[in-house]
Amino acid sequence: MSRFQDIFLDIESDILNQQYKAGELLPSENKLSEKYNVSRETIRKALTLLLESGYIQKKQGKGSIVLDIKRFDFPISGLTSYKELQDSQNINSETLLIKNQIETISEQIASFLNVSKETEVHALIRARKVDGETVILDKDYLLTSVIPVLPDNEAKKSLYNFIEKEMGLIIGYARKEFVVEPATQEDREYMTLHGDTHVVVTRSEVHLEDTTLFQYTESRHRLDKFRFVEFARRRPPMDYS
Amino acid sequence: MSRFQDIFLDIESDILNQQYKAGELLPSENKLSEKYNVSRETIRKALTLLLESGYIQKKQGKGSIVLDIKRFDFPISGLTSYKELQDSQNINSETLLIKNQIETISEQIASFLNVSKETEVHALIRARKVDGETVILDKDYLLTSVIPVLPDNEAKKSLYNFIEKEMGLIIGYARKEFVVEPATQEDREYMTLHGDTHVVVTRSEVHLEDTTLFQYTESRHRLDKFRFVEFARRRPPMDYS
DNA sequence: TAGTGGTCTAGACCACTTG
DNA sequence: AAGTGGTCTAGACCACTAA
Repeated sequence: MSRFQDIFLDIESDILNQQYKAGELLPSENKLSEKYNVSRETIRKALTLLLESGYIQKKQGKGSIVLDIKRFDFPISGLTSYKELQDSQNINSETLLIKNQIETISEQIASFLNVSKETEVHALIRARKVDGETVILDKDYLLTSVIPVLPDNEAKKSLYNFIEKEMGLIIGYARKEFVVEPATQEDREYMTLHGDTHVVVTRSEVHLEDTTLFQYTESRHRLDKFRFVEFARRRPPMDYS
Repeated sequence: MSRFQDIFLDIESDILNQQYKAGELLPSENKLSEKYNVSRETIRKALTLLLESGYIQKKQGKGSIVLDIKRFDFPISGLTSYKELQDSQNINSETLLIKNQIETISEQIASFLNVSKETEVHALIRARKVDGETVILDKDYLLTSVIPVLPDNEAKKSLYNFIEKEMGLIIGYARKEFVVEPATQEDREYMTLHGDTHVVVTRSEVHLEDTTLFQYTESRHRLDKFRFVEFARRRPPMDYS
């Protein structure tokens, strides 16, 4: 772990523990570089991480202000998986493995991913049950060229844990899309919809660090169980002149 | 404008113009620092911006790979306003100003924003019409302590343009939430809902650069007209030990 | 082994805020 | 005027990739 990441984690925990309170200023960059015995640029890299995570706001000539973080936010953003969320939020829930078999990819998904439709994938369907009701249906397609085998018991637990810890692969980035669509026959079959006509659909195409595409995911949420929160910084509009 | 931002824009336009093609490597950081006559760290700051915008993926020992950007994505992310989106996407649309008056804030919003309910705001309602149908209803509340006057003709154009260009204020960051909720009486009154029972609601609390809260926004979208796209990089899950 | 990106330094100058 | 963050440098060493 690099020094600036350690410092980021250290300051983060100081903010979470209220050692540094919301509305107050952090020590100046010079003070922090003395405290941690590193150069100022290294401190600045740590502060950049805090800035991007929404912990602080910097102001030239003034200092770094600690922001008021609302802890109960639901950060789907930043590629965090369902299992990780569950662990961090203590949701009383259960996963049902409905399907886990090898198939060739469907026409529709092949065109979305821009790959040949002879591509072989693990096709996975999992239902997420909360308080006895199935409120999320996850459909995953993982390229067998990257993930040769996918045991049922791993699929039922955390996919990302299996991929990263067991397979040693490193996930890089994803493009995600959120839309609302009419519920399908399949949605009605597996989910507890109470007569809802629509579901929220999030589609992602996930790539490894070396840019290899390896997963397509469709996550279908019951309307009342979907919530997405993000922290956004202003970026000046593009100049389309 | 700082040097690294100039370089970011320059390389960005080279990627968009296909001078650097998707799948290829950018010149190395050393080459780029010669080309632009700056130090390597300055090049690295420019590349960090490209990385965060989803233009490139870096790999140690290898280089910086240009990613395949899909241009028709709809970047609500990053605090871009409706008017700016419209400009950049050529949507055939029109804005109706339904309300623009000064009020004291409602109980509900006061508690959401954590301010006193005697706070005075400009209460603003605007309908966004596309191809003759009202598909978005924007409700804005701007603190009069920050924005003393808000002319109708400015409200009808771009709020952000007025705030940034006319008032000289700098917008800093926002916390945004996306949920699906039952349509209200007001939604049915102003929007063309075709019998939909729900709408997508995005709520934001927007702060200035100096952390002053100045705006609360609720944007209500017809289900079939809502789409949100984001580019996300993997961040290891928090350690809640 | 040569070339790449990842990290870090010690110092410099600038722009901005506050007294 | 003193202190803050914003930018930039020239050089160093490390970890990784590919030939």
